[in-house]
Amino acid sequence: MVKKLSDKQERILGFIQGFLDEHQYPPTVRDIQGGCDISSTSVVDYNLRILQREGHLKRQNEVSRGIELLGASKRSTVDVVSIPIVSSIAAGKPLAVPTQDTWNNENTEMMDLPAFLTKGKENVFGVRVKGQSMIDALITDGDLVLLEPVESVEDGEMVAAWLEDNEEVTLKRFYLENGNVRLQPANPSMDPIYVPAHKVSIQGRVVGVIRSVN
Amino acid sequence: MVKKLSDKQERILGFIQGFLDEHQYPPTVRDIQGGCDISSTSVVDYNLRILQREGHLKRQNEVSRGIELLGASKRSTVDVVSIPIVSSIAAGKPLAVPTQDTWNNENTEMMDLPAFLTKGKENVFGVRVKGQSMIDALITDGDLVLLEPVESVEDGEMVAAWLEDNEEVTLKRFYLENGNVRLQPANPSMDPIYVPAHKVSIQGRVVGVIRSVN
DNA sequence: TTTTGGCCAGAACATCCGTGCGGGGATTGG
DNA sequence: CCAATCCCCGCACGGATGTTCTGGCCAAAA
Repeated sequence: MVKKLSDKQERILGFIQGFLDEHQYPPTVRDIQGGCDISSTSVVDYNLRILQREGHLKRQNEVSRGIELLGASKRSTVDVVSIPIVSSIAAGKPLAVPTQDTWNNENTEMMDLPAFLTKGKENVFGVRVKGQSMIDALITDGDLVLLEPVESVEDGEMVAAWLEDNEEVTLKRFYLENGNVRLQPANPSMDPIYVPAHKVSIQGRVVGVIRSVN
Repeated sequence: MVKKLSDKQERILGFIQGFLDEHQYPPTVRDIQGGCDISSTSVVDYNLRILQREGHLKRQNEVSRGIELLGASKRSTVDVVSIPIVSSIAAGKPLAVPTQDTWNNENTEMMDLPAFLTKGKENVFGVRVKGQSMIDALITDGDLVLLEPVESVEDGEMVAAWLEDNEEVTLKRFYLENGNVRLQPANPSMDPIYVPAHKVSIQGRVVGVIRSVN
């Protein structure tokens, strides 16, 4: 059913995708012409008709930029949020909590998530977990933990805590009990640990966890 | 800093949003004129300039439909996939694996996820987990498990398995060992269970897990 | 009252841009 | 070799569209 597209048609389709990605609106016939090194607008028109016939796009007649892509390349209406992914949790080091720079830095790995996962929070960042050290928080190797920077925490909240003495970051539920901090594993069958408050620094509140299984 | 928008400007902004949603391309000045009951294109132009100055959109000069929305109303470039959410895992019952109907049924709860989470799989569905019965799979109350229906499974894959004798669904790694099935918990500190192959039915392959922490 | 500034209608303009027309070259089937 | 077909090219018509200019209305300031 689906005929093989010519090289030129592939190129046109790709160009439209890219153009749509860069700008907010579809290209004109002449944009495509220039972008794909075609020497006449009628060639573009010709191939556009074919692409339409084959169901790869829809055209609005006589309407400038009246091109809609169909199928796999359809546009999503979901609100998405871009979050930076910081270097993985490593034993012996606190998290590299992202600064304002991190957001604008080209080198920072970013990831787009549906807004409902971050609950609309502003500064959520992600930490890729390496190793099994978080297994008592029901988090395993390869998981992505979503953290929100916080000034203070409430009792019972799941936090990323830096333990000064152990030199490690751990994810636990936080409870303040007369000067001491009780850190309760998410796994109810495991025991809490108690640490003096000044030996703990909170690096973020856990907003969510994403695991992608191979 | 952000000035209050006039009633008309709100309406224009809303109309552009709607137009962009319905078609794939931005409206022309005259589309806006008609859609917002404005009697002159110059009025539209005038207000668009203001909206641009206030940072609500960007205009491309001399380019038809050269309007991009900015800020909160920004586009989402992520491919999203809609998956149905089936009733939670309950003790004593197999999963209600969705049929073709489920997808088209109005009553089915659906959820939009970024495509990379489902790795482009076609028929992924989600199961909301109730209770702690999956704790050995590092999955806890409230987690959303993404499953892909499969005909057969390979050794080592994480699957949702219905155990006939125990009358329960469990998530484990699957290994076939001369007629018996070894189900290995994700938590390496826990022991596997062994079941005769004919007492196990595979309900799906685990693709991912999403946890949203309160 | 006069002036100023915000807002707008209508029309004139200047481009932008889709489309149709005539024709050319390559390939295929006969 | 001829005819048909596919694919391409240059060109230019005319509708689609952004821009601008002129002038009018009105409320607040002077």
